[in-house]
Amino acid sequence: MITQAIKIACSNCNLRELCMPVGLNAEELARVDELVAIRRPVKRGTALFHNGEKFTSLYAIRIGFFRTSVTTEDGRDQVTGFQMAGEIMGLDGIVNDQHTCDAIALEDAEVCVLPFDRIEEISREVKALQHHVHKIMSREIVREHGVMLLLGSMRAEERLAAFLLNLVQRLEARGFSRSELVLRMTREEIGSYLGMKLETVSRTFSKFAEEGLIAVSQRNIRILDADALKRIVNPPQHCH
Amino acid sequence: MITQAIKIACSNCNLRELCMPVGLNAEELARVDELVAIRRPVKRGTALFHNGEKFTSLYAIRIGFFRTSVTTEDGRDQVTGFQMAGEIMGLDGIVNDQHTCDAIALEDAEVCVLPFDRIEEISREVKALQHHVHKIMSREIVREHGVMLLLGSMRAEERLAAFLLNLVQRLEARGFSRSELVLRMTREEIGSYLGMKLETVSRTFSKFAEEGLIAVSQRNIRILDADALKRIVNPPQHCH
DNA sequence: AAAAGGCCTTGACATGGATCAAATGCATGC
DNA sequence: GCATGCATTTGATCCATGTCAAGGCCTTTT
Repeated sequence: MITQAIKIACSNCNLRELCMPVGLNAEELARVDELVAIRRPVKRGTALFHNGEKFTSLYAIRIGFFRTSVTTEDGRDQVTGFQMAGEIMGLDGIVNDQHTCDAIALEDAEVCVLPFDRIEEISREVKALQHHVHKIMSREIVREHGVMLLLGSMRAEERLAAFLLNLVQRLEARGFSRSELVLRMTREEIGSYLGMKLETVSRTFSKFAEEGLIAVSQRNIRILDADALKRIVNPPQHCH
Repeated sequence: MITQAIKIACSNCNLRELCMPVGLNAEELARVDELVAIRRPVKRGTALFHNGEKFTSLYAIRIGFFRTSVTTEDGRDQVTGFQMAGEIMGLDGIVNDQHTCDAIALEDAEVCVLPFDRIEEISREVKALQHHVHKIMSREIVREHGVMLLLGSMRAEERLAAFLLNLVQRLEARGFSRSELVLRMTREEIGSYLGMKLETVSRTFSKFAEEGLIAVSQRNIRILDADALKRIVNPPQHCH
């Protein structure tokens, strides 16, 4: 485990609004700054943490793109999410003091290490941080409800359309284009996340491209008709 | 909204180990007792809370059985979980101060109302409660990872076997039989949770029954061969 | 520049589960 | 006790997606 001892304040981080509470006074800011002891680079293809590893910290992504996945005894594998800058990973580890999924960097990345006992300590003193932690966990629960809906009741086209719209929406919130994106994951990883085979992912991309909804060139996707994608996810109701 | 003003202490509740932290000293116990202001009965078929309703409290189930479900604009519907005595509902509401799912009682029920601002207040003073809340939320996240695995990578038989085993395991932890259970939900609700149609649920029950794994009589299920069910969920590996 | 190895696309075919339909069983109210 | 209505079971058929296979593209290595 390689770590850097460089200490840099959250208070100056440009991702502050994404991973830290807002509206803190100076003293509270200083307390929260104490939280991030170190940063840690994670090379593409390597794990930030593994299933079974002891849980000590949450991680805030500064740079890069991750996927998390769970594995069964018999080798079945499910991608549970894709995480980008400003998002928090490791919440699954709290309940049993060990991680229950793998977090793999899909490109060279850097995370802020947030020791969980420090989070709890400072949360007891800074209400805003306490509530922020609760919100982050609640948000993850709500996100997963959405994935359950997707996996449980949508068809392949609907799932992929929802996936693309979700990705660009999050990228847009980070200042990227709302119509252009680079997929950091393979077709197989997309398929695992969406409960379909990589061939079906590929075919569905091709179908969207034929219909003029998107342009696909390897992992570069351009959204040509976002409204049409939205209509696929949420077909308009006929009013009797 | 009907409520009862009867105040009864968590410290005497027989579900204490399920929904409250353990190892509290007398003073801490007293603090946590303050938390449960009221109890609230919920009639079978009615909602404890609805999607869109303002979030104020978490709910601990004292008696009864619930299902939670999310709904899309276009009327699609997904059961996100079934909850029984000692389990906590409402965590989804924290992030946006409003509930994002419906919680429906599947039998006459009673819940303890836990005002969330009181939880946060007491959490700041009682470490064990703070950590307990974090664990409950983390546990929910891990549970949902399991559901994603189930929905994303299992076949109908595997899903239903996993579902039955999960139910009896939770019932056993509450002192019920490990082989006998009464389903409180319809085939359609099971299907919605497991991402399959009610006909497929019914057929799969019949298949399990034919094979002697279970006995089905309406909503009464008897597990006859739990090991076989486990093998369906987790096929044994052949060693090359 | 050639070779090797991922990753992706596309085609042909198979199949698990959905859909549609009908009959039965069980519960509730008159 | 009968009628009504919902829940469930079962059968027949269809289709979306999985499976298997072949070929192409891009990147990295030699």
